[in-house]
Amino acid sequence: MPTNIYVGNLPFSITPEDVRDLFEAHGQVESVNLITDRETGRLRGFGFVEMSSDEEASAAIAALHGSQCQGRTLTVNEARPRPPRDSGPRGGGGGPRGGGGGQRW
DNA sequence: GTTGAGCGTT
Repeated sequence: MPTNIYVGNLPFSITPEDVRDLFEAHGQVESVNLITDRETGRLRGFGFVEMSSDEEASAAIAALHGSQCQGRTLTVNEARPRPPRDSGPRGGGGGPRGGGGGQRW
C-alpha cells in the first residue's frame, strides 16, 4: 500500500501532471488525485498523492512542504486516514429492516 | 469568465 500524502493550498490553475512531476522529483509517484468539488466540479485547492514508499513520501513532504508553486505556498503533509465507504457486502449487509410493521410515528 | 478553508471520489 503506497503512502498517502495530503497536498493543500494548491493554485486553481494546477494540473495533476504538475503535481506528479513535482513529487516524482523526490520519489516514485503511484497516483495523483486532485479533489474537485462534487457539486460544481471545480478544484477545491487540495489533493492527495500516493508515493511508492514512506521514505520517498517523507522526502517529498519535506521538500515540497512550504515551497511555492505558481505563486502559492504548498502545504504538504501526511494524509489522514479516511473511513472506508460501506459498499461492501451487498445482500449480506442488508440493514435491519422490517421488524414490526413500520410504525411511522 | 466567480473562489481560498481545507483532508477525498470512483
